[in-house]
Amino acid sequence: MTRDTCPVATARPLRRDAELNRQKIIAAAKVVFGERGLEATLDDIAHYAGLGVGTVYRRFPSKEHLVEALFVAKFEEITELAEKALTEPDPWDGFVMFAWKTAELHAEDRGLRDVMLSTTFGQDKVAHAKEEMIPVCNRLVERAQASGQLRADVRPSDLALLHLMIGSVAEYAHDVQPGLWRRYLGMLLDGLRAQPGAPSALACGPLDEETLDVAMCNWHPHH
Amino acid sequence: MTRDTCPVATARPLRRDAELNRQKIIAAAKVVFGERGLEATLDDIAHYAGLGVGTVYRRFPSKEHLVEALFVAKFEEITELAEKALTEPDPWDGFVMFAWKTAELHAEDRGLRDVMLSTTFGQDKVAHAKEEMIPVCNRLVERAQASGQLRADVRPSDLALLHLMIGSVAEYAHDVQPGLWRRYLGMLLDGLRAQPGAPSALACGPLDEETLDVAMCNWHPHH
DNA sequence: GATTATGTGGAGTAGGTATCTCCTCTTATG
DNA sequence: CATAAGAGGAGATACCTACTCCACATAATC
Repeated sequence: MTRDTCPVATARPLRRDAELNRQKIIAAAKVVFGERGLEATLDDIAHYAGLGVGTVYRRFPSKEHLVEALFVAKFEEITELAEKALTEPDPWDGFVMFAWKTAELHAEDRGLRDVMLSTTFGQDKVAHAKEEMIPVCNRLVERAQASGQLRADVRPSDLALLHLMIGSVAEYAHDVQPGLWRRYLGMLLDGLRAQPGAPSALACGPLDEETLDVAMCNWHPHH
Repeated sequence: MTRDTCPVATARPLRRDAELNRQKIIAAAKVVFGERGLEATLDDIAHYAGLGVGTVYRRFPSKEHLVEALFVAKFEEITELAEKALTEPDPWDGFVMFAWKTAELHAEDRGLRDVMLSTTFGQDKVAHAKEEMIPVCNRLVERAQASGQLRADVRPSDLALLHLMIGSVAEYAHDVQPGLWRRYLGMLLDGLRAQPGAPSALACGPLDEETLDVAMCNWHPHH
């Protein structure tokens, strides 16, 4: 079943054209997974890359291999983001900055949401990269709570659910108002403050009635 | 509530066993659509009802007919809920009460979410029932804003997106902590106050790390 | 520039799923 | 008892997706 060409233990380098095609596949996968999520097929990606299906399957024996190649790097990027947020002088600012940046990544990349919130995609390496993120996020939450700015009953797992909610808005409104998620992240963050002041200005206007209608027409839950 | 929605105008009444089976189908559809959403097939419903597929298809020529029979009544129920919320003495209490009750309906019934937020299920009658809801919801929002309790930049469409977010949490955590959505609705409502006080107590504890892991394993985005 | 290892394209296969029909058998009703 | 109405469920049809196979093309090597 699984033939040769596992990215591991390649003694011999790829032929020049093959290496070029490999890059094309990865670039195409970023776009296609990003737009349509992990439900996209390797056939779709091959077509988008202007290559034959067989080419993709020889380079990446299964979707899993491709997912791994793409998302381990992404998770490392997020961990770095959290570390950077920890160096922010104000703990609340650091927390909020991290929330906005990661939400943006989720909104831009539907595939990230699938991989982040499910265990059905990616195996060992992805799982490991995910675990690396956890302690850093924990510290980010604890620090913002210790400073009395983040409400005390928040837990790190709330970040995951926050991304779930924001991701669902981003997906829903993607075609009609791609930034709509900012509106609701703003509201949610207001709801996370330990000592709320006046509501903060929302970063995006609402959907008007017709636009909501269009979004409803475009939305086909599941598949 | 669902009696008069037979596809063909009733010239002759159904045979006794046929009428009984019709009820069984509707009861089964409520359960199955409620648990698995509108992606469930009429075959699934037939099996759950202990009937043959043909029986279901004779009574409801298509999924649409069945959906209509179920959800027009549900929407009318929601409209009544909104009207009742309008009679609440305190406008904010009325708004919040409506949000909790409707969120509960969404959390209990995955099918409702599909029909409410998409136009791909149900046709004229469902669309009409949906439109009936709009002006009442508008008044509910306006009233809470006029009293200075709901932030002024909220729009009625925000209710739809709120239900999208809450529904996605309810679905995600359904098997591990069915009430989790209450936690996030609480946070969101805190974020909707024009003059927030101290954060309100959350109606549900967070997901702990292992439970989140289980939820991640159970979640298969799309299909 | 001939030879060969390597890579490519995409039709095709296998296997799954969903909707809905058809026809035989069963049952309520007058 | 007669018979019209209903029940059941295999299976026709029409998808979809993952993955393979091999005749043909191309890079690398000599």
